[in-house]
Amino acid sequence: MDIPQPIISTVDIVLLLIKDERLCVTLSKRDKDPYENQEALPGGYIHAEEDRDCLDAAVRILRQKTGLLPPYLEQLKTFTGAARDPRGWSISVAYFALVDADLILSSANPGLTICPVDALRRLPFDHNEIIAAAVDRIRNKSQYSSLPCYLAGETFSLPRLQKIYEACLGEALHKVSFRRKMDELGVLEAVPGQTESAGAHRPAQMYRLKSEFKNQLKLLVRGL
Amino acid sequence: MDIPQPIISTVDIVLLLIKDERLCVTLSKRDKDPYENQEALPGGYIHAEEDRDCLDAAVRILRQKTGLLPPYLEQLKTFTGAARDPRGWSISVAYFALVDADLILSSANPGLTICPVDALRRLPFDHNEIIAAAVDRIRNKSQYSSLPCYLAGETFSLPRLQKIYEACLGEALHKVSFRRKMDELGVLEAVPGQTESAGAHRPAQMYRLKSEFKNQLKLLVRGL
DNA sequence: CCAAGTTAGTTACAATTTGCAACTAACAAA
DNA sequence: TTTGTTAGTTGCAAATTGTAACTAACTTGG
Repeated sequence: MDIPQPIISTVDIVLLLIKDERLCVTLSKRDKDPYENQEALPGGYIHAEEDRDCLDAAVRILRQKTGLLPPYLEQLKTFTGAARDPRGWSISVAYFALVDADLILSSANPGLTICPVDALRRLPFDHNEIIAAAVDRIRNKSQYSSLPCYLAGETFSLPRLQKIYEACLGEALHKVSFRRKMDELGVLEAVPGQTESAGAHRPAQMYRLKSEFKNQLKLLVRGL
Repeated sequence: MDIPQPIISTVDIVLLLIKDERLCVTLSKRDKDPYENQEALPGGYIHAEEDRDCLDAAVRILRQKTGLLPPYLEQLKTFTGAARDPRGWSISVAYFALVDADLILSSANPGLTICPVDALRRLPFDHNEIIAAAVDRIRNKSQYSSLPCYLAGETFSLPRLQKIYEACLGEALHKVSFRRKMDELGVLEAVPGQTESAGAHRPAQMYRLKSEFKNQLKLLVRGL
């Protein structure tokens, strides 16, 4: 009675970045059958012979489609069902990745598009829903963690980081509170001597993630 | 080149409850091949013909194995890979469910065991890891949400609810802070006239979830 | 070289939230 | 009616947060 059925198993990736102070998602032109040539989340089949697990598959697909390994990558949520893919009952394990925009723009990828998450048209499959889940996640985690730092480059000024947080949260933040919170999170360190001159005003001190947080998220949640 | 491979697709459920003021997980005796007769998370194959999606499968499996539909059920995380199941490369979409202990104990299920999450022996597959993810999640959400209310019954006193929160969090809470937080969350309402006499002392007021939160989690996260 | 304009960053303080101790309330049992 | 026990409240100190007003450091234009 309990016989496994063939189910399409894929991985999709929501690669977020900041462009023009807006939260954007990376779309890739589909090169195969369903929805060929349409823009969709970068994704692909799980290769049971090749991938040790889904994270492996996500890394492989990211490298294939974008040519980079983002500094932050975690599982987002799994989307399943008979209705989401015209090929039949499918499972898509969605991943959530953050990257500095400069990395992706510099490694000029032809098939890639960067689109603001609040200006998306209707995408194939349930990809709008997947992106919505990713936006939800970054909104939530931006409230109490240093996650958005992975959207900045190696070094960045606090005013720029604040703009990134504001893009993630979709609301303006108060300067003093923001800086206090960053200080208290304790994940940043000033880069000695390095400043950023961005116009006719005082230059900003540059910061970077402390090395122990380079590949790890520090969650600081307040007690009950 | 990109050919889908047959991958075993299953759903596993972490059904949590409070017994003797401890956070416990529901285990089910396996009736089939790998690890037959061993205790493991209740789970089963996804039935592509029958289940519309994984949540559907989770509900079906819950009904089959426990005979109930918990008041809280959400996707937890997906566990994948070649190493986790002796049958081969597998995907398990894990679900996270909460239930009042009285419900499960009263509907006396033969094949079920209730085991404290901090007293588990080595389980089949990667089920220890899945349970750890569930405990992480309830720990996290217990800090800022009313999630543990789903572990209480229809009505409950605040002292009992506090004990439930403490079991979830693994630490003692201060009475006044706890009650203030519950008040501020605004998800509870006193049941008029109803009190609980639990010994030679003042009886406690009974509360219940406001009806608008019966099947929904209210997340209250503090701003940056 | 100095004044004006602009953004970076700090300080000071009020408002709010939290942790904690000490209280009162309501029951059972002796 | 006194005692013990837990329920629930009150009041205040400590910590955190929001906000305005400040100083700092630069560029540009006279």
